[in-house]
Amino acid sequence: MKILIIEDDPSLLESMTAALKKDGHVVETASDYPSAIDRLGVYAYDCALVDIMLPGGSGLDILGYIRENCRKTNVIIISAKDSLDDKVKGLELGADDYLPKPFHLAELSARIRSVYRRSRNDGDFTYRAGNVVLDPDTNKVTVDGKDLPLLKKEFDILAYFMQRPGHLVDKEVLAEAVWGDHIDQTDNFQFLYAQVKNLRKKLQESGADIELKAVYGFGYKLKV
Amino acid sequence: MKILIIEDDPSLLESMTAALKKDGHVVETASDYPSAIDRLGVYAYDCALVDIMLPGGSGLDILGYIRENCRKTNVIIISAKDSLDDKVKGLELGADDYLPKPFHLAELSARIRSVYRRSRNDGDFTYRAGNVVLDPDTNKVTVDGKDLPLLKKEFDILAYFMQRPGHLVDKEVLAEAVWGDHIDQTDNFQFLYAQVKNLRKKLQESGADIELKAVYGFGYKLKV
DNA sequence: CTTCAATTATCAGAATTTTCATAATATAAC
DNA sequence: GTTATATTATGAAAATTCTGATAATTGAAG
Repeated sequence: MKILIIEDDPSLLESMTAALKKDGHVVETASDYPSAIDRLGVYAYDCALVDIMLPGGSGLDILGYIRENCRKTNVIIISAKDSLDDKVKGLELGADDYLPKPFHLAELSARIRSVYRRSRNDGDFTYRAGNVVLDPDTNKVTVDGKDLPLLKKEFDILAYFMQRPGHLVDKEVLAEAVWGDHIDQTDNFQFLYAQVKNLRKKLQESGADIELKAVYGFGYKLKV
Repeated sequence: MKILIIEDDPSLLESMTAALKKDGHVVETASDYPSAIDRLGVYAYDCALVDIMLPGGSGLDILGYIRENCRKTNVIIISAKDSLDDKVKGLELGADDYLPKPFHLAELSARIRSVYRRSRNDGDFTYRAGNVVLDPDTNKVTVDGKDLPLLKKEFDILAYFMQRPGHLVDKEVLAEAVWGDHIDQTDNFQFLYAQVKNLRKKLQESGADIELKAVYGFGYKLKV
């Protein structure tokens, strides 16, 4: 992706640039309001990282400018810790994400990846089946709009099926996808059965209208 | 890799072939002793999967032939369940691995991958530091030749360091490597500290002469 | 329709991992 | 060298995942 970082702290700017270049992105930078507007007028960036506190103008103004003029540019707001106000304002003004300082570069990478995934699917990308919505970016599941908290394995299993609704999924394939390479010598799927059981229970109790059907001798299938 | 499968059951042969081709290998097959010997005389395979029960001669004879004539070909013996005798004989005759029937194709893939890794490092590949030896294929650690049982996370952490002895490893980098992408918003490394603590304890109690040194503000370093 | 073997489900307990509260230690500022 | 602050360590509790024993269900065979 082509990314513009708008940040006035030189050392932070440098490490962010290095990290994102390492991730394979094309990175440009601006350290103040006017040069940011300048760059935004020249290129169509896929994503802009905007620090709120900037010399010569608030980052929120830049956000406003981007939303007016660069429809396809995703914006991630960066701002001091605990500044909930910035967050609220930023998201109201149409930021795609919000990253409080201080943050880890790994976290930055993850947010960028998330923005990237979403941009490739124009907008907020989620999987839907019946009244269940699963968001792979935030790891959240809702049933009729209501949050359904799932444990990690349960979520991974459900996510796998919701990417292939109605499709028969072999037990081995599922195990490999969810548990990865720690599965070895597998003749025993108790760990899978246990997780399936708990997932089913939570789905049912939450009123979900989808169901994990066992297919004797093969695996499972998600039925709406 | 170029793989020769020597197996007389047609349906098993077919599914094995499909699975290994899907993994990107070049696969050839033989269903009996003479045609196996024939193929082995023509090509230098990276790996041969040899069923023990074959029409026209035992797979063990083929194993013997390969060990005599094809020095670089790895051999994985395949044989009926619980036939411990075959396993012992096979490994004595120089097989590289042993896979009891029935097996899962995922397991077969894993064994092949393991053979592949090992072949790329000519022979049994392990990491060593001081009196500690770590085998990434079998997930086993020994100290002065004595087994040191480690839990999964502990093993993963140690493995990461033993691949980079003496090298400073950043906490974030380590966390990402061992825990994968479930690490998000990480400002809190308690989970890491806890595992490091347990790993250190086991290393120390086992008499290992290596040590995980904390580097204030950054991470850890493995010191022999 | 029974019977049987194989597969899947369930529950509870065990093992592992993570979190919490708190202590110890390292670095920097004085 | 003290003091203050951030970082790392520790033990115990909590949460999660896995395992074992056992029950229920499925599909096939008689």
